[in-house]
Amino acid sequence: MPNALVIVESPAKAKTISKFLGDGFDVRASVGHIADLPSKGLSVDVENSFKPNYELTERGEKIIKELKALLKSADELYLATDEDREGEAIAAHLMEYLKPKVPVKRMVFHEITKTAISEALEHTRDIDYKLVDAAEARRILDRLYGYEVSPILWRKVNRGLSAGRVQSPSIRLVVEREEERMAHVAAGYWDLEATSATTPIFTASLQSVDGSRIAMGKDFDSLGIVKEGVVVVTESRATDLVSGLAAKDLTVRSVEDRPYRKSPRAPFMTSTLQQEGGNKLRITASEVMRLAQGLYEGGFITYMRTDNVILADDALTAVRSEITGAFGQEFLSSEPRIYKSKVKNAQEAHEAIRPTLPLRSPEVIASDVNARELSLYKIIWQRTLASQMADATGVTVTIKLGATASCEPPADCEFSTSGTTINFAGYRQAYQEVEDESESDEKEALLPAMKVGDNIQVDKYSADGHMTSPPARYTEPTLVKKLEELGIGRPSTYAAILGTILNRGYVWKKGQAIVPSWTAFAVVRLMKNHFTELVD
DNA sequence: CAGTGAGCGAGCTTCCGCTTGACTT
Repeated sequence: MPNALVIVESPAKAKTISKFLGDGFDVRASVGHIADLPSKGLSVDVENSFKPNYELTERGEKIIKELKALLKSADELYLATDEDREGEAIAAHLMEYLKPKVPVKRMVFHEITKTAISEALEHTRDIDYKLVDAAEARRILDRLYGYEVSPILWRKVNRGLSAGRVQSPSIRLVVEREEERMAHVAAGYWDLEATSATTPIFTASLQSVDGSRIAMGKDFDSLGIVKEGVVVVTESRATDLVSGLAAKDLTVRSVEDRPYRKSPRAPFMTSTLQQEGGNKLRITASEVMRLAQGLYEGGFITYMRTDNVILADDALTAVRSEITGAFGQEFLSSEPRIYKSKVKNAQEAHEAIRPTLPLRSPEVIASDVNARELSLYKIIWQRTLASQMADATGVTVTIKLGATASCEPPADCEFSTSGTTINFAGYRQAYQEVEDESESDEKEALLPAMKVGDNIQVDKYSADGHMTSPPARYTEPTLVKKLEELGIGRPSTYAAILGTILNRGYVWKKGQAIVPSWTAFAVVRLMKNHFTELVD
């Protein structure tokens, strides 16, 4: 019987793994980092090849004391912190402060299942000091940036301000979006819509006049200048066309059928869960994380701070059989779908955020969690199932119709309408995505049967004036998305970034929108002028 | 001599990423 001490990062994880390992293994948690640079002073010896002066944190001291005591009666030590940069550093720090006299093994696993754990137990390795160096270098750079630049802001702008590798580029994004909005010149344009007198009713919008495409919002640049080869319909032109078309039929000129097919999105990772929590449930990123933490500790979902979208093999099998049972064989994707993380510098120490095994539907756990946790669990459940389901398929029909407006001179007007009919819901049976504005053209609309040459009666033609609008301000979900794309921040910090820039008075929230303060403008300007590379 | 004020020095602010749990609103 072994008598081993196993150290992981999270207490909840320790509890689960303890069950798999059984007697002879004492599983404990480091509860995150145990050592850090003290907050007072730079604590980096700039003269001496940037040697960091790490110290045990207050909690680290307590933890090390406890672990040291346990180590006395152990004859083996397993360092089972996460297999990523920070996890490797935690393992190295544990070595340094525990100074174990017994054999030490580095053990890593990416899913918490019995087979994965016993596999990991048999394939231990040594600490990878290259990765440890990378983690310490990251820490040193962040300290140097933060503690050397912030004081400049105290002197030049305002006391208590801060700068950093993550927060400063974040502020820059918000400020630059605001500048685009201020520089934006609105342009006006009109469009025409025909409402049919058919059953079902449909609307068609004017596309071109005498063969020239008419301008829509997207044809204007930020200065209000319209693209070449596109004509802007003015108010008087629009009313002329409406009266010129009055009571005229439209003739069908073309009917085009295109197959429609859409695949589900990958299972959740931290950033996408925060985005969907914001979009679908209207809750903040930090609220999402609080709820997810509750679900994780209750054993309902896998780890919630991850940049990976992979499902463990047994989870994949379980999900696929759940789909067959709940929806039927035809809703299952023919091949297992394997997703890849698109995140820059993804570390992939954990798997995707998904319901734990054995799979339990939201109804089953409803009485074990509170209402808010349940609503988050529901979207995790649905998204996980959907990720292994079949494509949604259907047909998109695009119809062009024309008529001649009796103006002076007469003008040929071409209208267009389109509608998508979903024949097979596929993954949508389980999970409906929030529509991206950019894909709004695939709206589902019912059209009557039409063929080329048909005359379609029109109930009325109407003209509408529009102004181009500036790019939207960031919201919490869109900022998280942008930061992730740029590789700024980590799953454990996305939610905290907004807190930092709010607390420092760099931004404030106007409803969902994130608006920069004058301080933010001043600081971004100063940093762009003097520390260009630091805000890039 | 008491009260005032200029001048000086010391101490404070700050980073990011890994984990909870103890706070308040």
